Amino acid sequence: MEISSKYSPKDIETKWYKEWLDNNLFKSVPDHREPYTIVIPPPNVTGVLHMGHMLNNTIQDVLIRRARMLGKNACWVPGTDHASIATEAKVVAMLKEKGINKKDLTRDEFLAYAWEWKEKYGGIILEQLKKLGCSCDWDRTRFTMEPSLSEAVIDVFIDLHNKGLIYRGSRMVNWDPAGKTAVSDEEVIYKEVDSKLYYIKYFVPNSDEFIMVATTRPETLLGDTAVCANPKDERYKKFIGKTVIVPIVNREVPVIFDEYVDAEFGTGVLKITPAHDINDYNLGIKHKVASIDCFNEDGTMSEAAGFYIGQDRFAVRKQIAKDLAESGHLVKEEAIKNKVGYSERTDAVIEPRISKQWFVDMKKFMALNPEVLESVMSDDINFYPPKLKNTYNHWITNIKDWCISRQLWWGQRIPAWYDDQGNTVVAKTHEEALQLYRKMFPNIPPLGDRGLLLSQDDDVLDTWFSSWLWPISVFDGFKNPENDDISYYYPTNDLVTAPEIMFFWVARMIMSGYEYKKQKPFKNVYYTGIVRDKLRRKMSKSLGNSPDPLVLMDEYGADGVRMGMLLCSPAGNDILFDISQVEQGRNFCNKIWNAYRLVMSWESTSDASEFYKNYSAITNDWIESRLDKAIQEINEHFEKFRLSDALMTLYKFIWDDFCSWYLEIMKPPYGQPIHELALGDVKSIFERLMRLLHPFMPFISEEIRGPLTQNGKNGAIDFINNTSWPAPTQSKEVEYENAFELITLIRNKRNENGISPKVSAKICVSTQLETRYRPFDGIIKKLANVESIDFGKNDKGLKGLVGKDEISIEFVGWEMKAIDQLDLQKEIDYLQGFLTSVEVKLTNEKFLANAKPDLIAKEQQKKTDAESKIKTLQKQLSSISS
RNA sequence: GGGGGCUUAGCUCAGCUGGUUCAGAGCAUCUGCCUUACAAGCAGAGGGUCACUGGUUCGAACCCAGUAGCCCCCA
Repeated sequence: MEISSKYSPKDIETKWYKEWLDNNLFKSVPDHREPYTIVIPPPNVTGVLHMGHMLNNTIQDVLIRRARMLGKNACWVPGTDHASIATEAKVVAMLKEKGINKKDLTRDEFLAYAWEWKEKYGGIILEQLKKLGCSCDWDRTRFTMEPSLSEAVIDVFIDLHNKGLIYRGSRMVNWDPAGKTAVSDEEVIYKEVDSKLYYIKYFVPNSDEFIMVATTRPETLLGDTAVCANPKDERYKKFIGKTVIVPIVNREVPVIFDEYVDAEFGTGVLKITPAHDINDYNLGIKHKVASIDCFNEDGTMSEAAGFYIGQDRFAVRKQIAKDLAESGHLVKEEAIKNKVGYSERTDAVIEPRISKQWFVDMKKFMALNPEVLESVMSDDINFYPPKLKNTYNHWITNIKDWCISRQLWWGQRIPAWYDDQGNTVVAKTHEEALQLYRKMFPNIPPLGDRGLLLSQDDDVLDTWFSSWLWPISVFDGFKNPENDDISYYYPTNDLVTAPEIMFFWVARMIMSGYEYKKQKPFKNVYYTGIVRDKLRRKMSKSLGNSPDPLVLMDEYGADGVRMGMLLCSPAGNDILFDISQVEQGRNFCNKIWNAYRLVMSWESTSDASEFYKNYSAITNDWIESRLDKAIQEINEHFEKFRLSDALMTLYKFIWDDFCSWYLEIMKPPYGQPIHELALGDVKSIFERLMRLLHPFMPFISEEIRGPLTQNGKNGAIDFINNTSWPAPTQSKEVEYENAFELITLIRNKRNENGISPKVSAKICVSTQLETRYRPFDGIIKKLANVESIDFGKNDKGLKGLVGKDEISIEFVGWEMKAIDQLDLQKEIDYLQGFLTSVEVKLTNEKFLANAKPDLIAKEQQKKTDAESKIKTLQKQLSSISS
């Protein structure tokens, strides 16, 4: 059989994914087994796969595949998120290209376009996840805006409203002038930018006296309704009770005083624009000054501003500076750095704005659901890494009300209904709203008589107001709270997500879980870190520093990319993506592939060779016991969610123990067959390794494992997915270390002295325990090119130590030139130092008094060992120098 | 401004309740090899005042305090 020496993943991956789907391997229905559930963090429906998804979903797939092999009924629910702002922005942009303006469309027309868009592009990201090998139960694919999930959202809104947990109020919100919507605090990103501080004179009426104000936002001056200084600030005491004139608009406003003002910053005087700054807003309320909203919803100047009407806020900033300079009001401009909030979705500068919005009263909510905090703090819900508990705690204890309305069309429309007098009812349909309205407002004449119907709120709900229900709604837990799925799969097991959405999503799912299921939504939260480039910059489309995942998988194989993502990604740490890690993954695939080629190339025989008779049993015991240890270690890593460590343990086992040692021992001489039982042993080990590898690298492991198992039952494929996770075999321990060290020693001496591996060696071992070597002598001969092994004293050849045993190595036909006297002396010095440190400990009475007895015994042992080693080395040294 | 975290080999990270000379891994580096599974490889090697200062202890990378630098979150 001719197999290529280079592994080519492409066809193999496509082939197996199709087989897996055709055989319904990822399907899950409730049964008697223990459930193991993961709900996917739903990617944006119009999104494309980025490196963060790759990391996140690889981890989920590793967990779910292993759970399946552990005999659990593993269910990974996929789906997508309707992502109000992002999707609406994309649809608006698409329409713009077609020459259609959103303003010219009715709500229904716009939504028709949006749905069309969703149908066209909505599945792309899920298809990409299949390329990565994700073993989701695709029949369960959900969408946050599909009818039943939307219904759940509306029902929850109504329910919370009825419980008094939702209210509508005028608040200062973060306004996104590009998206023309309010966004939550969590969606604002603060960036440090270079700004200018403008120094502007506000004159006292009919006087040359003025107050100087420093501001970074001169354009908001049109909405100024006061200026404010610190009452302790001596410089401004003379202005108590006075007024000043706001330039340009020539409005007379009071000078007020408040401790809030920092006398050190700028001139120590703040202009107060209650409509456009949260602090000014609070001061405005406190000092009862008026509020003038000088912006339109798109960030242009409003009628109320009185000047520059319709011009953009940033253009006005420049213009107003110019105009103020001309009129002599602008004294100077100063460069400063300040923090400015940007919209996460549109990257527009956020404009604080007062508007009517719907809120969830979080203080009340938390009072009703204290478990939201307790469950995490008491490790009922585990965070990996646990240090993020602190962040969670801090946020929850300082929680703010959640603004849930968005001025968009794409999303669940808020089920609130208004009459023409501002009376509000909350109900699912217009019909129900009318009924409720008549009940609530019996004294208002029937609407019909006034020729009016109730009108529904124009806004939709925040996307997170649907995703916070995800672990329940994907199992239809709202409509049918007792259905088989929700009873079986909820609470889910693990949630894998990024720390940046801890507040957006994780915390809120915990909230909805306790509110609606009286239970936590998941047991473990694994926070992945953010994928960054080597310069620690976040990978993003706009920076162009992110490789295209599909291209990567094409070049390196999905398995290689998966390994690249998993290497070096402990929970909670950012991963610094480097292509070399993916290369390492690809190289690993190739290594495995070649081991496979080797094993498959062996002809087998029933004739037992001498080597087989003498060494197969001990080799088998050795590799089995090593594998036991590796499996235990891997399992421990999994329990602690240390996936990269688990993979690394397996990587080292396959590469070093299996390939470099085991296969080299078992390899028959060129052209000769291997004993059939030995071949069986090799395949058995190899097969288990492929099972262990499967969660990490599902494709190559599946490809290779099949042919390694002879029991392909009547052509039916025996998928790894349906096999079990290998368990330790309780194999016999073998004392192999000395023999293996001896091999390394011989290779080392060859290397040091520039002797070709083809030159054979004769060695002589001086030991009290020949049994440490004898069972391995054929193996030693094979791996270190040794032609004879004797036991006893020998003065000839190069000297070395294995443990306390003295080794003499003669290379056949090689003249020993220099004596490694210096090396010997170096080693003696080292051991002498070591001995001294141990002796210091052992003569320290306090150590003897305080340390545990077994520790003292260990130190004793170290002492005697070191002493005897030194003796041996000194003897060698003297024999050389004599 | 408030809160949290980090600082261990060139890079990325381990180091579990303090106890194998001041310590490990992978990658990278160096040396020698195309030895018929694999050069995407083989056999070896080198490399660290565990940020700094002080304290607790018989004993500190690990515990405590301070200093410096970096990062994240919130305002």
